[in-house]
Amino acid sequence: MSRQGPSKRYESDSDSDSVDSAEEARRRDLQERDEFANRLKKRDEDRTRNVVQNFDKRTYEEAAKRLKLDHAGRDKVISELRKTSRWKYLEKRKDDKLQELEADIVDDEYLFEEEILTEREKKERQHKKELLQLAQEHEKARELERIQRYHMPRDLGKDSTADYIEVDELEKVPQSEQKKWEKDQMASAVFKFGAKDVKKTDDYELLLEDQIDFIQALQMPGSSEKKVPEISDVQKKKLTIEETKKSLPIYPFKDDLIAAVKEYQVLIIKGETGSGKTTQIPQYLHEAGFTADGKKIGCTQPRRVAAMSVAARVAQEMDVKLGNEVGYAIRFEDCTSERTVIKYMTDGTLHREFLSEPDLQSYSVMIIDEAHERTLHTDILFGLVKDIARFRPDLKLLISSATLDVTKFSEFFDDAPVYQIPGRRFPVDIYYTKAPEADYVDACVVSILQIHVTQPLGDILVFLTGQDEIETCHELLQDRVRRLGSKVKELIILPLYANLPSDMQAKIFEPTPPGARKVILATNIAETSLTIDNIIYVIDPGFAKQNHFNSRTGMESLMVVPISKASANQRAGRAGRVAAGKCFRLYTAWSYKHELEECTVPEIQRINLGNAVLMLKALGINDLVHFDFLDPPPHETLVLALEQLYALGALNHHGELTKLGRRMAELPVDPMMAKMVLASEKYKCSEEIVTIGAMLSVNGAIFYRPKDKIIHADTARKNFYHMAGDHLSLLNVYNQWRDSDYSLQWCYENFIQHRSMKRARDVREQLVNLMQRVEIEMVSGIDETDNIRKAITSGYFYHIARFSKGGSYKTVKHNQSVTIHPNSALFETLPRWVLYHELVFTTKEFMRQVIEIESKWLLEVAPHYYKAKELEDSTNKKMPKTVGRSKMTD
DNA sequence: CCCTATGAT
Repeated sequence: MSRQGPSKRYESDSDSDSVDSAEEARRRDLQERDEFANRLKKRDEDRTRNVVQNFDKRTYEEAAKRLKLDHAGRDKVISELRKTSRWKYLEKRKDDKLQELEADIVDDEYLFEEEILTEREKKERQHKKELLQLAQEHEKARELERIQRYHMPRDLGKDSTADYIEVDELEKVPQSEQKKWEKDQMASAVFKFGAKDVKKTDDYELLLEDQIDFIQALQMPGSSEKKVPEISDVQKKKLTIEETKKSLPIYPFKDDLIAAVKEYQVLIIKGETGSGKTTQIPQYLHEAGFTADGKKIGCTQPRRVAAMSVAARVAQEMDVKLGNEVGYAIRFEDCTSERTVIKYMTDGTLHREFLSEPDLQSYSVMIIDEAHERTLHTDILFGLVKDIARFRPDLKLLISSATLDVTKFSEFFDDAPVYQIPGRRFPVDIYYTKAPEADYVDACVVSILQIHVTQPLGDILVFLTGQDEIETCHELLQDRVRRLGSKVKELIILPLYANLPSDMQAKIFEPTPPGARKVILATNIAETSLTIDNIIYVIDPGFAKQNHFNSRTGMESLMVVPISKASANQRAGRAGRVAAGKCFRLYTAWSYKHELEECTVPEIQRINLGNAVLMLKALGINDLVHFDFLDPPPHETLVLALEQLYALGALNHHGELTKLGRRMAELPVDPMMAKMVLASEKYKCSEEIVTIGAMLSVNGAIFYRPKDKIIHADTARKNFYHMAGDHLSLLNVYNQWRDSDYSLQWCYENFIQHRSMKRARDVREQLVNLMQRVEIEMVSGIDETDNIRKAITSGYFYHIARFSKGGSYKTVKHNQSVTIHPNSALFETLPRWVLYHELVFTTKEFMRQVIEIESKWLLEVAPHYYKAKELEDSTNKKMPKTVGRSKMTD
């Protein structure tokens, strides 16, 4: 890492370069860019040629035949298809992903010779190849419709069971009693619902004819209790605070832990949830005198609610007022004072604090909690904090994680010692399906009913991928329950996803009426963010939606992907919080063992890093390529981020931060949006632009579209449309809401999400405050929209597309085919030049949030980036087709 | 004609 000492970081300002050298550098830079563009283009052509040449003819014919059949079938059963389209959609996603992977490998090999690769990169390449091969074999096997490929765990001997037991090393210690218990469990290995213990009625027969066979392959043992208590036993008697503190698993380790912190500078804490580490460790250290010299103990959390509730709990335990000795800081809310010695905060908040206090001088201890979640912010914090520890030997670091993978953290922090703390969890039996399930939504419905009919009371938690899937599942389930009538106990079905209005979310916390059972159909939100009590059964189909950023095309795609083993175990653990539970995995044991990745790919390797790079630059870290990342992001992503920052004027040609860049870094938004906001002053429309920025920040969760009122919701949305484009529609929405005095009722009437609007209002207020700090005047009052659109263009001139033909557009930068999203106000207008806020791949390449612009604005706003020649209108004059290819060919 | 998981500054 090339960084000067903390005191010097803000001194190097490089805006004072002479004009000559700047000109020279720009010329050189342009030349380099052209060369790079040519190389990319040549590579694309080569790739196309290779694919055509290398394609085995027979395979091609088979594939063509298969595709044709598929199309024919599609035509025949369009109505039927709607029901099964979900499934096909998943298939398509998988195909796309395979192709992407293949392209990645070809790219990689073309661009980088084997010799120049580091060991890690070589390994990565090898890994990708293996992955591709595995995926292709999987496809072949599916073609043959053979299930033999899936090995059943029936032949598991005593020795091989160990492979299937997912416990961490600490818990693997041989315990004869435990072993015996497991053996008993294995004896009744094949677990079939409704076989004996339930008297079948006709209705049950109807219900159970398509039942699923589950196999119990393993048990995830609990960590303290050996006896399995009844649910009623779990209602704990009231304990005093002191008694509760002493009953926590961490308590016996108190003195030992303090001694370890005193001895070592960095300590990795491995502890299961429920050990009490988050609430207790800061208190122990406080008592041990780590706050004596007026310094604080900091503790980061990945989520706002966690930071708030933990702080509240600790304040209560220490019998102080929240905000005094114990406080928390999250965005929009700083609940700390000068007296605060224990401070909880979100990782993003600490990240931002680095800008004003780059050496964490006011802290004596920093605890990074939930490190295994590997959020973008914790990943960056690792690098920063490791660096600081070097020149601040008095600063203690605690990295706390729950995974098996603590060795990785330990190695990263120069072989820091690992301290283990036991957790408290009840055992969970894990069941796998005998054969893979094709339609997991249907399989979920069947499993839910099987549990409901045959298993003792206790609520069920089902993990699905999205709102749409949850709604389908809800309908199916309701239908089938209705058919069963009063012959089964009451089943309360509750959906749960982040975009669900809060009052409906709150329903999951209402106690289940006696004799009834709750089923919660949830997205990933229930995996980490929300914990629901009384869950005894978990159904896990093994999928989740994940965002991927492709730096080659600058496009994001949201894909349904198989979850990782770590994630699967996290889900299973949700069943063992209050009593022994059961987890039903809708995939085979073989799949679990061989097909799931060990851990989820960390966020830092999957997303656009524009914001993060700007922030690191603002901290004075210039050499990002050699920044000490725990897992480095793809090189291309870093390069793209740097390139964009340069084009925006945030970096000079040395890659150093400019004055503009420093102001941009002050704003908690993406670089392009920061530029837009800063440019608004010049165009006398900062009030409007700040509103638009705030609305764009809430991520498209403005319009509420319940399935049963889609038509109403859509017409309501169209009332806000503005001819000039979607950014102005959003402005309309916000201003009308403001004129209604921020009314909740108004939101209901117009199918607007009140929660998102409140958030937009918070973001807006924060931006307005920061504008004053960077000395930008808030101005407004123009009626026409040209200025607003010009201000937007000065931030987003990277995101321009021109109309080509057949309703399709070509991006100016990559010459890529894209279309306007059907939810856009411009979907039917099709202007010649458009600016888009984001590019997403769902079923096609879509531009979301689009406005119409005039090409001459680009010359006005970004003369360094666009030349008049490439903006000539090919539609008016007779020009050869290649004109559309812009500078790539010239 | 769309099919937005989850966090956070």
